[in-house]
Amino acid sequence: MTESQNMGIAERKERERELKRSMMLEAAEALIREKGLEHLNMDEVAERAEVSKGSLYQYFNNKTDLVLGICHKASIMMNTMTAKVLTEDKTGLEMVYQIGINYLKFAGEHPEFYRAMRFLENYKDTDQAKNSEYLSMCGQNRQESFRVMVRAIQIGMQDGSINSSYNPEELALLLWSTSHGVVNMAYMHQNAEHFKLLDHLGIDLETIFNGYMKLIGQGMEAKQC
Amino acid sequence: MTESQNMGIAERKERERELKRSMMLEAAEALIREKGLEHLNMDEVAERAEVSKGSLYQYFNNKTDLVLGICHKASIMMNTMTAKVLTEDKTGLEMVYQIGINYLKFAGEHPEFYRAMRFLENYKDTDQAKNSEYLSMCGQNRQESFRVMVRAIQIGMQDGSINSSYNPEELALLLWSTSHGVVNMAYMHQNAEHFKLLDHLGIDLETIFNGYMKLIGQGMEAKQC
DNA sequence: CCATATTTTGACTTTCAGTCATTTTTTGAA
DNA sequence: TTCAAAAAATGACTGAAAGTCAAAATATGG
Repeated sequence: MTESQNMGIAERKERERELKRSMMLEAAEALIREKGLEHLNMDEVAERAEVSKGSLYQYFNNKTDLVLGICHKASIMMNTMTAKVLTEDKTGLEMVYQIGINYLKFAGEHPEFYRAMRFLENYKDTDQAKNSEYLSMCGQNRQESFRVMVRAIQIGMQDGSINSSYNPEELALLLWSTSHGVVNMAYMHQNAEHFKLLDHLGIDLETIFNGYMKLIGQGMEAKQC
Repeated sequence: MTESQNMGIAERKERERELKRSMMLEAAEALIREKGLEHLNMDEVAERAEVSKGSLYQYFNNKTDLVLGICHKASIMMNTMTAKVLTEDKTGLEMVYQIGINYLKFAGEHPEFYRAMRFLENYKDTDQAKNSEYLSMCGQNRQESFRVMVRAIQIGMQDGSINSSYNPEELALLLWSTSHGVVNMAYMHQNAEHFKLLDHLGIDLETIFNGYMKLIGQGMEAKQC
């Protein structure tokens, strides 16, 4: 057998491995969608993915790692969406707005991914998550999206749509955290009957987000006074 | 035995019951502080509280209910703090700021309570939480704090410190969610090594929050242009 | 076709939430 | 003080679900 044949097999195996991993993740995603993350259980994932439990554990360190695998997928999707905004013909401020709206829509359309991403926040470092490759990859992706946000702000400062008296990174951090807060609230209002602050106000997601952008937008805008 | 004696005993029993309940909660809080919520386990809570596991379950429906008990304590503390702000000699805008800072400090000083409160967000209604009295009491308290926020905004609109073109409730909702986002980010930066967006920026909590208030404050202020 | 390496399997172990029959303590009347 | 009934406390037990591992099945390469 030649070396190239060897390589071919190795590559095919790697492909097959990735495919199987991906099937397992999809099984878990479906179960989260159907029953909620809190009822996810490894036996069911195995059954749904049509593999044995043992196989599952050959592809993921543990349950947390599996969920982190979903986070990772989600973070890639988010990254792709976010990066694309930079290429659009928009002012920096509009880009910032678009990034936020995308995030909001993402959470609305893929609650299972959003849920998995939030799960990540609930684990201290000292945990099982520690040995997860996914964790660090998620971190990198988050970092990358954050840099895009910083970039959008810098563009805005150049084109005059954003007040350049701010430190771009600090501003990005604030936009990041406030928009996460808003999206989270929107998600909770949709998905958790308890936790509603305003039952009566028929809150539609985009309206809320527009309110948010209006509020925060004035603080960001270059002053015209 | 007279009826008043009967009442006395009933009252004493109730007091004792509350005391024991409170001891159990404190045991759980200590364990959360020491090992993190994710490692909380009922056998250890029982041991720490010097009662049997069975007793624990006589006071709390289940583990979730126990954590909700901590949430409830936390929500009372928050409520008290928040309500007090309204009595201070401040403009509405300053009150809003103070409420936010209080929340930030609360999360920093009582991570175990903050952690428990966030836990609450991670459970869908369909869960064990459903039969918990604590859940609805937490909801009421949250609602109450929210009303205080609305009130502060209304005061601000009266005294001219807050732009009265907003709907007070909508504005309160936005302040609520954005400040939660900021506090959460601050908490994560402090307590989770992963999840840092800005390692290099030596972020101090108050600075961040001041940045937030500056940003959002401009959108809230009555226009002077 | 066989020997070796890789992958899959599911029965087993462990951990922990939650239960419940039994024991202990408290109550209130005789 | 005594005793029966009620209330509370106990911890051994059950069940569910995470995680393991020796054995079986499959793939590889000579």
